Amino acid sequence: MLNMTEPTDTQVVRDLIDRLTRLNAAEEWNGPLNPSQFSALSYLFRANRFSRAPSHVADYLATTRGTASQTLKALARKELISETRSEGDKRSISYEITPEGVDLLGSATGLESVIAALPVEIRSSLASSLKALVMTTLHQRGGRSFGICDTCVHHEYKENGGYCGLLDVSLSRSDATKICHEHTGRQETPT
Amino acid sequence: MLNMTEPTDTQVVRDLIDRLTRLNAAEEWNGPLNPSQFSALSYLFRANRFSRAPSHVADYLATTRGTASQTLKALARKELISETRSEGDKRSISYEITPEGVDLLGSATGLESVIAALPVEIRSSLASSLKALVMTTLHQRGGRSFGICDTCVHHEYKENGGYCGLLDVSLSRSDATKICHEHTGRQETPT
DNA sequence: ATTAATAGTAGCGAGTCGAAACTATTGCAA
DNA sequence: TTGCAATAGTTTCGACTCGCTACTATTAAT
Repeated sequence: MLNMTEPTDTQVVRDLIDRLTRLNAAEEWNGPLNPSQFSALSYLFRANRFSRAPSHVADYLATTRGTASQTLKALARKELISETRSEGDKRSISYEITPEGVDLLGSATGLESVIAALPVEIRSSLASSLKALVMTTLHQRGGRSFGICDTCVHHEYKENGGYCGLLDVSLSRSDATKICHEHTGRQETPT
Repeated sequence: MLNMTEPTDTQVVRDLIDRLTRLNAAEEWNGPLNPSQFSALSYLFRANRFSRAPSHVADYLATTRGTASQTLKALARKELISETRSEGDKRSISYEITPEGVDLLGSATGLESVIAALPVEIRSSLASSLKALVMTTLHQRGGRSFGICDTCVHHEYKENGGYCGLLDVSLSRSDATKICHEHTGRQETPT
């Protein structure tokens, strides 16, 4: 039911998120990458070596494998990522971000500088509210959380790094501090 | 400067906004309208009669007149909005949302229900934080705020509605409670 | 009466979007 | 072991967005 005269806080928040996104997207469009390419590149930078396949990117970006494939090919054409065929399963592919790709991510976006200008406590409360929003949405559509590897139920700290009990492999510090598509949160039902 | 091991709150907030948007967009894509069309339709519903031209939509959505024109034509083809040539300035056009368009907006989106599920105080703090983010971004790129008509410096309350000192016209209650492209906030420099 | 500004549109090329059809592998079971 | 199903990734399609440039019509300014 739409209220004509007094928009609810819910609608206001919805509209603000929408508008903020459009403003940010408009800024990204007059950079070297479009918003999708930028998101994919950023994900690849933050994902560990088990999580850089087209299907993982598709899952994270909430799109299809077909679309993700296109976006990744475009990034590869621009030499920002490179394709590596897996030696185990010959069907799968892993993308690696190139130094050029890392450089491109280095410069802070406009949105980042605006967020950085917020007071610390506002920023951290914003982070937790948005996290709740993302988690609930994810739960509704049955998507994976894609959390940081070493906060996962399957992760164990070892002498020289970590170990993943699910994939049964040792983890470098670099992989353990990055996003993993298999991530499962620790306290699942805190309530 | 990118920190490899510990992402800052700023980056976290940036990524969460990005992800939330992608999740929401993915949901909108398997509805009858794509995200841009949905945003344009929603704007048209909330804008007063002085603010429904293609150029206003373009400005609000942070895109170009060309793109906005295309989006509006697509909505008109679907009979969700109707085009009215102005009798004054023969160059300008005003779009009006049809009953079918209003119906379509009536059903709450997934994002809206997730926001609605948040505790009240979180929701209102989220509204004010996001508002600050939007306002700062808008200020940086020199865009208009597009606020509600009767909160504008040019608005005066009258017996049977309102009056706009800038355009020198009487305002119905309906127009005065909607978004205006000429909106100028009251306390401009509160600091 | 020119000239300049403004409102809106058309067309271009790159790219996204979902969907469906299509390889090439890999896994499983009879 | 043969046969089939599941999986990983790609390609193509049509509709659309995006910035951009070029264009028409109208209105304003000199």
